[in-house]
Amino acid sequence: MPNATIYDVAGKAQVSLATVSRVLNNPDKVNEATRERVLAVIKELGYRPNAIARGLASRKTTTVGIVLSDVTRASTSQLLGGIIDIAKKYNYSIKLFSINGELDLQETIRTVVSEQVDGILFLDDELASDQMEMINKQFDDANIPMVLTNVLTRDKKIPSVAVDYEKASYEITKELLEKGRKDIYLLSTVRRYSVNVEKEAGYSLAMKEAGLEPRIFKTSGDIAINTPHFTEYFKNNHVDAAIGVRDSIAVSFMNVIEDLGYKVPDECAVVGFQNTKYAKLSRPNLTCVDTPVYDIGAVAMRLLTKIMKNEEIDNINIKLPHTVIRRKSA
Amino acid sequence: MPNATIYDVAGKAQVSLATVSRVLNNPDKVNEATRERVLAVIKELGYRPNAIARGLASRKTTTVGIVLSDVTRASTSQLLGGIIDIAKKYNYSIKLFSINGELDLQETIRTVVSEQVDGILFLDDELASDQMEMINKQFDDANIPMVLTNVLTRDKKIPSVAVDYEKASYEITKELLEKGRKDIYLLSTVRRYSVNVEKEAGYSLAMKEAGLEPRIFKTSGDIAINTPHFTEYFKNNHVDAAIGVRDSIAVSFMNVIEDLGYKVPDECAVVGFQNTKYAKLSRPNLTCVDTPVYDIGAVAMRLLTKIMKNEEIDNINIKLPHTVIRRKSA
DNA sequence: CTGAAAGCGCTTACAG
DNA sequence: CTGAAAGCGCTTACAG
Repeated sequence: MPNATIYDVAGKAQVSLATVSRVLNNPDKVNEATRERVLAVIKELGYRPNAIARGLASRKTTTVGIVLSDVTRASTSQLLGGIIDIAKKYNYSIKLFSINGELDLQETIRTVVSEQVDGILFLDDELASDQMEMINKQFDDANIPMVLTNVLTRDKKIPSVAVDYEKASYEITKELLEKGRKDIYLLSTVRRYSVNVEKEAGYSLAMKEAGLEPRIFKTSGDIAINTPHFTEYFKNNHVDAAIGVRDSIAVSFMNVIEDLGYKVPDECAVVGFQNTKYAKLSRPNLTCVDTPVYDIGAVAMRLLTKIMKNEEIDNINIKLPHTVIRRKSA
Repeated sequence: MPNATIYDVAGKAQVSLATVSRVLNNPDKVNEATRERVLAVIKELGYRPNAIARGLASRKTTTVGIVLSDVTRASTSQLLGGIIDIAKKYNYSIKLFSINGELDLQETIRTVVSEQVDGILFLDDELASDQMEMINKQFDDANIPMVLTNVLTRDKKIPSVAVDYEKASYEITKELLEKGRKDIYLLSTVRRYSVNVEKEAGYSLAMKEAGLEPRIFKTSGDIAINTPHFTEYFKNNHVDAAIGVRDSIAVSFMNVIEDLGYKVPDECAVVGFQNTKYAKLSRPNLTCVDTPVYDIGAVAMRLLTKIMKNEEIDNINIKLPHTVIRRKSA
């Protein structure tokens, strides 16, 4: 019998529906014999509570909303991997919401609220600080907790999980400087991702400390666009090291620079960020900052479960450690 | 005022809640003056119907369930990209369900049913035919339509969207044969993905037609595992062409074979599948079969909306065209 | 065109 | 420990 309801169970087990509900939600509040009788019927009928009805009655949907802008980015799918695994462990369902540009922001926020999720993992890192504040206020008004997942803001009152990208970027730049590199470029994105803004800050700081002018080259993540862009610029401008804000950008640059006659790493060192397959498959293998993106998703989801359950939390702004993977390109 | 309900709107607009509901769901059934008055109040209060309550009352959640096994695979995120865009266009929400191995299969299916989704996009392509049939039966019993998305089965009664991987694989093998290659390997996966089973079939057919023994080398998608695996085998076995069932496997193989002293493409041609960034970033650039994975997701979602709305459908088993992208590796 | 009422399948005080 | 009843916020025949 598909779709047995709580009435079917109650009838067959000779108890009221309140008791069936208790067996499911507060089993210790019901007498053991009754409980086992009910449990037997539940199993026999293959009963599963209707999640929607439960959500309406209890005002808890055990569902978290994931707000993102581009699911095809390598970092997004890694984040989702971590989120999904932990959500499953804690029996939360996952609902996906995508923002298509700024005009769609308000509409999406309102949709998320109307869908009655218990909590939100916010992964869209293309928003300005004032927009983030407004979003936070709206979810706060609707009483829905939110965790920024691999998204950086100044506002430390919003729970967040990320890597200290500024520090990571500072350190890797420093390392290149110490090896005597001077014409060091940061290859960043035209689109303003908050994670990349942090990388720009760390890089710039290290360069300035060394008395050098920061050189941030902004381009697209699309290879068909950044390849000619790199070629045009670097055929006339010297470079002896470059840091890509993403592995794929670093590899794309490395291919261009080799075609321009540079020897990597001797004449030009190249490093990336994230330690994706792009880094492992490139020739030469890419040295990069390994950022634990899967873990960021997992930890963020775990943090959100604690907040939703009103558990004690010592630190709402978690920074996960990064490491440098040294390969052949630097 | 956050969280206004339909009662608030009805009260303020001086109508019954039935009328408010109609304004939202059957606007033409209500008098224009009334409708505009209600609409004004809705806007003023920022009212949005509670999706859960609506779902319970109407027995339609306007939510589709996506069942997958590994969100971090490049093909999965591309599929999701297409799904998300079309779902948004048709105002469907998306719920994600992941299957962690066969033991978890039944549990996940039951969860999906209890969550009351209106339709299912099934992306897990690691299941055997009999398992697929059982799953289809269960969703059928629960009256939930399902579309197989980049998943292949023999059962043509289940709606599906994919590429004709067998044909694609047959053609690319044929092309290599015509160029005089003989020691052609298919680099496949140990894990039994249905899309790869098809590629194996097409490759084998072409080889047999040419009077050659098919050589299917099964390995892991993990570079750290397949690299030593390739090295060990191919240092003693000649190869003059290889087809990777994924771009990343093809690139990994290409790196190994070059380290073993082969010249690509002259001494060994290499081709891949999907036309991901891996193909575009590799040295030499990877020739590959471009499979429109994003489109598969989009078309599958569109097909599902038609089924959910009981629209007329001429073909429930859609095959999207593939193309060969010729680059430097073959 | 509009409203009163029942109902969707649960949970949760409240009594006992 | 258990049950009767109200209620979650909507939709949907049914009348009128």
